[in-house]
Amino acid sequence: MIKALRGMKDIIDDSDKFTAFIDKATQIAKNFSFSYIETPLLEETRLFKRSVGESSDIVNKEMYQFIDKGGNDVCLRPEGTAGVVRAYIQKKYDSLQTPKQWYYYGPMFRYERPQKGRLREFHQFGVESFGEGSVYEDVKVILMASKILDSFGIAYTLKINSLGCDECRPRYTQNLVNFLENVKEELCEDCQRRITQNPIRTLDCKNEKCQNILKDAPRITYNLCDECNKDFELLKQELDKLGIKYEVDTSLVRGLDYYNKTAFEFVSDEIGAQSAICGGGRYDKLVEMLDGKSVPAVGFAMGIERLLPLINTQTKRDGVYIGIMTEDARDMAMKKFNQLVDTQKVYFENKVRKLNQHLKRADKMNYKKVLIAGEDEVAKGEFFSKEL
RNA sequence: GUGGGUAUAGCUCAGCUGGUUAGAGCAUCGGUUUGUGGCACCGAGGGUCGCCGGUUCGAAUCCGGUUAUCCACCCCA
Repeated sequence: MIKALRGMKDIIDDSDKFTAFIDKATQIAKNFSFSYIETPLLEETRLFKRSVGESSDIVNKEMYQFIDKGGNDVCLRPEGTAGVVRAYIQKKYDSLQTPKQWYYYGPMFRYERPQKGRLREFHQFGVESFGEGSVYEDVKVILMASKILDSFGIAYTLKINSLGCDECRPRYTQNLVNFLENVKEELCEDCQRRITQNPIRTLDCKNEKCQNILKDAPRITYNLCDECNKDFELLKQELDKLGIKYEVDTSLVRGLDYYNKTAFEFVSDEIGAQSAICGGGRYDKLVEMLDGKSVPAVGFAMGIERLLPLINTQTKRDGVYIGIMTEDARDMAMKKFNQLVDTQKVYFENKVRKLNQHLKRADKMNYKKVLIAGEDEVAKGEFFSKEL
């Protein structure tokens, strides 16, 4: 038997939830005046190396990378933002300084070891907003994410942080590295490695001993420049005004190199260790990093597979079941089916069955109404009809 | 990449210290009910016990290997 590749799953039992999510998220994004964008699944490898960052694990060891028949070094996209930014620049919107707001959804690929909530092929719904540098846009994007999650009654915690900008982040990182170097001997192996790889990651190390030492480590939010600090304060004020609850998490970092200033993450405590259901933030330098003009941007991405178990769908009776009890009734039933199917959900049972069998089936298949025809109905020209 | 767990029907799982024909519940289909569903009862179909090898008179059961899968770490949606 041929089975799906490791870490790749058919969306089959949850497909109703999946489409319901896409539909609802799409509707909300459109209400926020965002338009749809579809970009290729396959892109040049250097796009991801330059955007996501060569130091990141995603680029380092998780990319589906290969040489195509034309000799191009290509990758299945590991995330959605890079492709959208590439499209924005390719279309010259950066030169024109045209603001653009887009939403998208589709599969992403990361060659990782699968576990609960982590797949090699998974689906994201995301939005990107270009050309608006103010915190108010960050608020708008966070508001949208919260509305999408709220619409499905999903319980979450919103974590926010500021990663600083070109001015204050390097300064902070140096402070932190200095601190870490002093206590290096006492830290776990992972953290010792992180000092050079990704020092901010040490802050949320799960090792208890590290946590004790690191509770005194310098925090980014106390090391922001005036502008970043002002923006972060404004962000919190605006979220308060909208009644959006949040926690400031100074150890929150995004896994991709391109983020600055506002970073946020919606987490759930019901889906295992991989708890992030939506991650996002601001990436004001990314357009430039990909050879565009300087255009600020902010966005988020949701992991759809992680959301599905949090969506509870109550199956309601729906649609019409049409059945026949004699072959002579088929024409009459088919005619009815042809008529109804233009406006509503209809199921035509091809097999001739007895009345109680039809009713039993219609009930199990959750139809709301049955129309059944046998000898009597053909004679009268009327269906046996019943609401279930 | 690292560590641990698991592998028996479509699904969830029993199957003891090896013993003859491998079980249950749920699901599916049919019947009880020849024109009124859900409930109940009766019945049926459905298995290379992941795969390969070893021990043994005999292996789902013990041993080795292998593959898959799950969970966690790293990291991330």
